[in-house]
Amino acid sequence: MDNISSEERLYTALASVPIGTIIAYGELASAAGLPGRARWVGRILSQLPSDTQLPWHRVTNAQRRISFPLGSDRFFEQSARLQREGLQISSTGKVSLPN
DNA sequence: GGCATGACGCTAA
DNA sequence: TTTAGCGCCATGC
Repeated sequence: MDNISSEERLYTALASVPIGTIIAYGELASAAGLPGRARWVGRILSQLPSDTQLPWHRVTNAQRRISFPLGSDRFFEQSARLQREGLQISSTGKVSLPN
């Protein structure tokens, strides 16, 4: 399965995302060499172990919104991490730069 | 093989 | 800004 090499590219691209920056699923997919496979990226991230070192919290959808239901544990965790990196989260879950 | 589901994306209204 | 519809692909039943 050549998907494995693509996964490695995905992990590399994700690890290369600077602090205080967010990237969309589609962008990550393109960076991994699989343009248009945003759902594939989401599926991979959903299977990441809890002890991962990857900045999965810097990944949002194309609308710069956290792709978790408001009020869910995952939503709070991601928003907390992003805020810790200097980003601002609106009440609707949209991520914006403080700049 | 068919159908439903999901950490998605885009366009239209 | 939100909702709805359609397209897309991987998985599981």
